[in-house]
Order: sequence, then structure tokens, then C-alpha cells
Amino acid sequence: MKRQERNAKKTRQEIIEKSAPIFNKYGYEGARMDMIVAETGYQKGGIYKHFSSKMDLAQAAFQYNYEKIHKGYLMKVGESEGPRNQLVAFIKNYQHFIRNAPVDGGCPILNTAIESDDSHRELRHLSRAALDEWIDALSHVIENGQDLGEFNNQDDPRGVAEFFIATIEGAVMMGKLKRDGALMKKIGDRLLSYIEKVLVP
Amino acid sequence: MKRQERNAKKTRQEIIEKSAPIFNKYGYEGARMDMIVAETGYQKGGIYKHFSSKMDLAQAAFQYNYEKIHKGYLMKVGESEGPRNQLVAFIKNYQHFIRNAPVDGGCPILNTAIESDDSHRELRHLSRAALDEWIDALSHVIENGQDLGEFNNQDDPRGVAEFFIATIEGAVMMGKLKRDGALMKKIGDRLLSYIEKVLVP
DNA sequence: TTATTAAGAGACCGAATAGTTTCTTAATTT
DNA sequence: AAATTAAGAAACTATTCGGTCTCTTAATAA
Repeated sequence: MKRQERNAKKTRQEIIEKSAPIFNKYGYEGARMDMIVAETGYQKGGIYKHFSSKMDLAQAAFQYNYEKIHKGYLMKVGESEGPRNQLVAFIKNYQHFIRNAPVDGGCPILNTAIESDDSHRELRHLSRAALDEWIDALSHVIENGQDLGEFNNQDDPRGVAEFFIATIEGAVMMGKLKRDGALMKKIGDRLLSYIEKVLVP
Repeated sequence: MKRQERNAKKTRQEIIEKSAPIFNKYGYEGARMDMIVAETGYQKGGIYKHFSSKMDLAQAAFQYNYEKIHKGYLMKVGESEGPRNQLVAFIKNYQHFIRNAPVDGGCPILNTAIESDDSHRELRHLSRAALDEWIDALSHVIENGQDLGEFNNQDDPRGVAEFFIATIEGAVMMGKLKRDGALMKKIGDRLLSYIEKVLVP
């Protein structure tokens, strides 16, 4: 730590935190540097001391958004005992934070994936890595459940994880578009009963 | 039909058809008028004779994209006899056109919903109406199935339709991001077995 | 055939865009 | 305390953006 590095780190973080919701709501293209100037209170000259480009900032903002929901997941699922309860907690977590969302603008993986899957290589790679991490995490929960006999063995754990995540991401999109807070509850409940009817032996 | 109206209609349609994939791949913000100029071969002066603004064109392009997949749906499902076969056809249709997609860039409802749900009112309303139509259509299939005894009665038809569509839309996003053509097959198969295990009496 | 008018080309425009430069201020080192 | 240098403000720049203006051409009406 030398000179004003401490302040710089703090400012950098502040810019990330305040611009992250803008990128998540309006997308990389839709987010304008002027919005970020207005939101952060820093001037462009200042902002560009910390980030080499809008894309550079957008990547940092995505990571921040993603880690925020990932932390929430780890916390909620970590509180639960046993794979089956963890899977239930995973779904209930989404049912809850549809109203008091950890980040404005919906799921950052979904948003970034859709915008970047035919362009913006850097963002595409980031959202892809995040999605993989997401699938891996849930996949392990299913796998543990199978090892412990809580879930039946005939299912491919990764396939189950992908199925759950696909359904939830689709529900996020639909609920957001229709501005229907009850939709995630309904679809989540259907996933919960899927656990009972199909996954448990 | 007066004067050059015939030609005009044809040109207008050509602009829509050639710009539609651009909007679907890059989004409203990401699609640049210059791309559309290059793709259509018409100059801006010509294009703006047919559309009052980029947004005006984007709306027409969305409708074109949506109707294209909707037509495909009606055809495939229409060929099937009975609600259960129609639901199966609905899923298999998606499993197929993940590789030979009717429109470049993934599902236009999904793409447009994600970009417009926090902005672009006009596009948001269009994608919302399209999604509703989609849900209604599948909902009726489920309802008919219940009336005919092919599906059990305890389920809310609309809830089932929303569940299927959410899963498929999520799968579209994931498969597109990971560029994994097999993903929709896997998730679709899980939906097909869901029909057997949960929906049929 | 001639007058009319719409379609389209192509140059053009102002505003908005991401990014830069210059200067000031304040924190840190010596 | 003095020297140093990084953080940040503010004005600036080049480019790209959506959109317009003007002119030409060709199809239709008379």
C-alpha cells in the first residue's frame, strides 16, 4: 500500500457498486457513461483513472453483481442441513428475492448472457463461467443427495441441475417481463413438488 | 393500390426481413442503422421512407421474428392429434430448431424481454403480448388434455404452461451461451418425462 | 405523351457517444 | 516542512449515432 492507493481502491469499489445496477438494468450497450457519471458523482476523468474502458468497468460490474447473488446463495444453502434441504433452500431463495432482489434488473447471468451471446466476447466468457459455476454448485448438491440416498440414483446430477436452473432463469425472465411477483412462487412450487414426485426415491 | 405502392410494400417487407436477424442477434441498442443499411442494400434515406424511426423498424422486426416462430409452432402442433401429442410436439419442436433455428440469435421473445424489461416500453409491451399469447396457446392444450382425460385435473393449466415455457426459455439461454446443442435435447427430454410422470393420470 | 408524385440514393446534420488532456488538490514519502 | 505523485475535476475531442434534406428516377394517372 503506497500513496493514495487506499482511497483509490475505495473509489474504484464505489464506482463498481454504483454502476453495477445500471449495467444490469440497461445492459452494456444501454448503459451510458453519463448515467454512471451521474450515479457515482465522479467525473469521467476520474472514472477512467480506475478503468481503461467502459468494457473494463462493465466486466468488474458483472463480477460484482454475480458475486452478490452467489454470496446470497452460499449463505442460504449453507444454512441448510442435507442436500434435499439445500435444494429446497436454493429454490426458496429465488422465490424470496424476486421482490427484495439483491441486485436491480434481474439475474445478471441471464441479462449478460442474452446480450453477449452473439457479441461482446469478454462478457460472454464471464457470464458463461458464472453459469458453469452455478451449475457445478447445484450439481454437487444433487450428487451428494444421491450418495446419501436422499435422491434416486437414476438421474444425471448435472442434467437435474441444468433443468432446475433453466426453469428458474426462464421464470426470472417471465416474472420480470410481466411484473408478476407471484410467478416465481408458482413455478418454484412446481419445482419443489418435482423434487418430491420425481427426485426422491 | 395506387402508384408505386406495390413496390413500396415489397421493399418495406424486405427491410423488415433483412433487419430482423440483426435486431435479434445484437438487440435494439446493439443493432446499428449502418448494419441495416449494409445488410439490406438500401440507403438510410430509403429506409426512413418506410419507417419513422429505428424503434418503428425494430417493432416491425420483432413482430416478424415472433410470427415466424409462432407459425412454426402452429404448424408442428397442428399436425399432432390430441393434446398430449401436441404438448410433446411443442417440446420436440424446440429440441429440433435449436440447430436449424427459424431465426438467428435465439428466441426473440426472450431476447426482447431481457433488453426491454427496464426500458423501451414499446418493445416491452410487444414481447409481453407475445409471451402471453404463447402461454395462452399452451394453456389451452393442457386444458383440452384435462377435459379429455389425457392429463390429470389437479393441475392449474396456466401454471403448467408457464412452467414448460419457463424451462424452455431458460434452456434456450443456456444452450446459446454455452453453444451446446445437446442441452435443449437433455432438458426437453426431462420435460417429456415430466409429462409421463406428473401430468398424465 | 405528358404531368405528377412516390421511391430511393447520397450527402448532410446536430446530438450524443466513449474516451483524453490538462490542471488542481491532497495524501504520502523523505 | 518540502518534494513528489496519484486522484479526481472539468473542459475538450474525434467519432459514431439516429435521423433529415435534396435531388434523381421511374412508375402511374390523365
